[in-house]
Amino acid sequence: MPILDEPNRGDATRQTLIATATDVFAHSGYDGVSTRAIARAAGINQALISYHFGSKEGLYLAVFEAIAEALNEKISPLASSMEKLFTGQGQPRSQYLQAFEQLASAMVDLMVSPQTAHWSQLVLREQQHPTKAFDVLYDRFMGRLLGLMTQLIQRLRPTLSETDARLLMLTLLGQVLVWRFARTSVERQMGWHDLDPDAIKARLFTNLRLLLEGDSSC
Amino acid sequence: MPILDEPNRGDATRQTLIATATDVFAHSGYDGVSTRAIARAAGINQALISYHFGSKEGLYLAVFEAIAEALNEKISPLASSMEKLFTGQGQPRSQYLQAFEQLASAMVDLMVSPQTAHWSQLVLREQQHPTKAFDVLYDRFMGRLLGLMTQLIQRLRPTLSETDARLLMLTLLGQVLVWRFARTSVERQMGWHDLDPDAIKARLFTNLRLLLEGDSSC
DNA sequence: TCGAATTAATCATTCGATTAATTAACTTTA
DNA sequence: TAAAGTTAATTAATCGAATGATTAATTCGA
Repeated sequence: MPILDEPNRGDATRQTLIATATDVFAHSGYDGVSTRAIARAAGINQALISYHFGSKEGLYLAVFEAIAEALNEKISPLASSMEKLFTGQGQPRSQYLQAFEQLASAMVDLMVSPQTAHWSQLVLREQQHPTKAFDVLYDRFMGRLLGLMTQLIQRLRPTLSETDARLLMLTLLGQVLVWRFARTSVERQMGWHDLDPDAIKARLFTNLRLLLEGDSSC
Repeated sequence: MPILDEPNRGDATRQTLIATATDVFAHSGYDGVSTRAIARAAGINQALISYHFGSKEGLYLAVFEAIAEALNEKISPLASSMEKLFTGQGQPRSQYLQAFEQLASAMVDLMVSPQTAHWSQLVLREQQHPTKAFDVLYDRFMGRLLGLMTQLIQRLRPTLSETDARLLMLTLLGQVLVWRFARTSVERQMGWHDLDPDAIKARLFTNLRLLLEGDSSC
């Protein structure tokens, strides 16, 4: 009986294939890459893709399961502490605002990290024409994240209807995603300099404060 | 000598091919579509793609030129009136704010229109891995639009440095793009209802006012 | 020695592009 | 105006290469 962890032969090739396929799918898109190219890049025989994942599409799905898991690990500790924050009632506003800033900071780090740069094109493809792969990503990561943001907004702006809270949440989401999704436009606007995550965060924190101010009647 | 306008045989097939290729490229991506599929959908012989556009890539580029032109037509009158606004100095704040709202409104309409739904995937692909096609889009449309937004911000928030103005502009851009680029996430968050452009605009106008308020020291 | 994993070879399709032959639209000539 | 000539446009067929998947034989580890 296999106890755990040290991958046997099969697991090792599966992991290598998933890691390689993530990069190469992300770079050229699903249809832009042949199974032969993936296998060559991974140093693995092409027939093993069908053997281990059934088909090219099966490998694609496995890639998304890996992405969802990796993303979840990155925000899981933060998410857990927030869910704990929500069990108690009526924390001071500064608590929620600070939590929101932490969340935004983590998301910006995700957006500007080279790792997620590889993932973004895959995610975008699924956003436009979702397949089973999107369900994997949404159910295991994205839905949870967006739900947390909405809850934070509802604590900070209790007079907002749920619909309005979600609308506001999505405009905040856009302010985070834009750095990755409109990547080339951002680069050209900012003069091709490397993106400074701290400058982005400073801007976002200011926007958060302005948009989540309690005295506003909007 | 051909006077104008009434397309001869060749122009007609070129137009049909571009129109069809726009839809079918947008739906399945560049690599996800064969020249045979495009030709079949257009009811045109496959060899004519190479004949008229040189190659599949040539057709792809022609599609982007058509998109850039169409987008330019949609915002051109608005952009012209704004450039006129900038020639005069020191208009009242309300003028600039109103202009910004008009611009945001037009962009939201673009984002939720079914037409641009077809284009979004193509644009996103180019944002991640720009080719010559992105230059066409940026030089003829996108750069002009983003420049206008930055100018408006500089009039409304004259104390901001140019870098800060651009950063703020990009967060505003994200609030508009998110409705199209994160399309499926948006749908699931808003309960699969049809997106209400007016609700989105109302939210954006409020955000604009909050973020561009002059009395803020941020 | 037994089953899982890997390999090289091959399957039938499909790919983008090109070819030579045919058709259409237009110009020139009588 | 009518016939002949000319060029652009279209067609069906075909090119070699690449595609995802499968096969049978071989290798590896327990």
